[in-house]
Amino acid sequence: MKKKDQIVHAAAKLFEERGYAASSMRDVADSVNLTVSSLYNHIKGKDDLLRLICFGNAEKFHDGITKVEHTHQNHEERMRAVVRLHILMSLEHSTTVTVFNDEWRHLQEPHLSFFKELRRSYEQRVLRIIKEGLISCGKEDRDARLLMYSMFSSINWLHYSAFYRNHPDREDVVRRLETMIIRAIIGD
Amino acid sequence: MKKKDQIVHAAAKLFEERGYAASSMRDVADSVNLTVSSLYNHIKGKDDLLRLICFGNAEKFHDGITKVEHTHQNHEERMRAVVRLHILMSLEHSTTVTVFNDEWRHLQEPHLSFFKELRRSYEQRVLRIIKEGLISCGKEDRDARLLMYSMFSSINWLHYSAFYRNHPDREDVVRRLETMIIRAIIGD
DNA sequence: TTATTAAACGAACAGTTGTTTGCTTGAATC
DNA sequence: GATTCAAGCAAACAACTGTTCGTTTAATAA
Repeated sequence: MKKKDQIVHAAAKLFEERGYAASSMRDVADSVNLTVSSLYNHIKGKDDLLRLICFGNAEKFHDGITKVEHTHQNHEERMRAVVRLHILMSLEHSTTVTVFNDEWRHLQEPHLSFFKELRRSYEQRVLRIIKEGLISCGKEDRDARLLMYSMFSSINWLHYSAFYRNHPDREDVVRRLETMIIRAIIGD
Repeated sequence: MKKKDQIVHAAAKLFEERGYAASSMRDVADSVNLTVSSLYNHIKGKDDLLRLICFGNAEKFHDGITKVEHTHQNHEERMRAVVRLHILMSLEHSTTVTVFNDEWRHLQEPHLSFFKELRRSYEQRVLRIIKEGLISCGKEDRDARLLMYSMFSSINWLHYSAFYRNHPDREDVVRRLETMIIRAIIGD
């Protein structure tokens, strides 16, 4: 792995554990066995680290939902795929997703505004999929936006529970969580 | 309102917006029109502010669940009451609950350990209520712990959405959210 | 009136913050 | 062998951090 990626990865770990503001560049340097000044041969600054983490994740979500839109025609299937996308992202990119979720507000302008805009357009796409899913199940009276936000955040606890994050049967956890969320959306 | 409470409240607002580590005592002082040094006539220090906020909320949750345990005999009703407790806490104490949720890790020892212990015992009580609720609905095969964590965090997004936080018909939002969560737990 | 006390303040403290500078090293390229 | 250049370092920077100190003010109690 390239040095820059090592630094970004170490920073992500720190930001996850202590938060962005409580992590110093000296902490980052220590965790890759460098001095502070050496870091600046690889990255532009502290905000650069956060930017790389946040937008790296935004891209993954973007690619994920684009793939979902292209591979599934059936509306209910498509909805299941979005839920599954979020669960798998949370499990497979646990560290960066946590930073992405909790620390994006420390981004500096103009990146902060751009990030919010990306998120907004992403939410629109998910909202559309959920609305179409609800209609095809005859549940169009339900509040799609409320269901979407609940879906997003009902997955977030995964990062914090070592019990489930390191569960021996990961596929079983994914299945149970997916079933529960789909039940919350279109169940009776 | 007493000056100390004003300071704690202002601190909570700042911690909510920027996070604990990114809020300075000078920021707190400014928002109550005092100088930094004057703050120390009312509170012990920065960690004292966080401690007051976090444990103040812990007490509210404790009192809430104690009341639930005493007023409801029916297991399903009791479960509904717990869900409702969390929704109402999130709406009525939005600011402090956010700090409570996101910033507790910055507590210092021995308060940090005590806080974790409080949370653990609280989770045990909720877990018991959910397990009994599942049994009385004939759904004891479901993962009560997974449902509990999802319930907790599926409410957290409320803080972030101005749309729902300031919704004209608050009781309607509570009802929809409650219905959805109960459906996730015992629905088909 | 005098004494007491809570509550405000400016100034300073020692430590930490992100970042820059100038310098050294060692390997690759000519 | 000479040159180039990425990658490391120590030292310093100005700004900011939480907190303490001694002092002043204003109101209350004696």
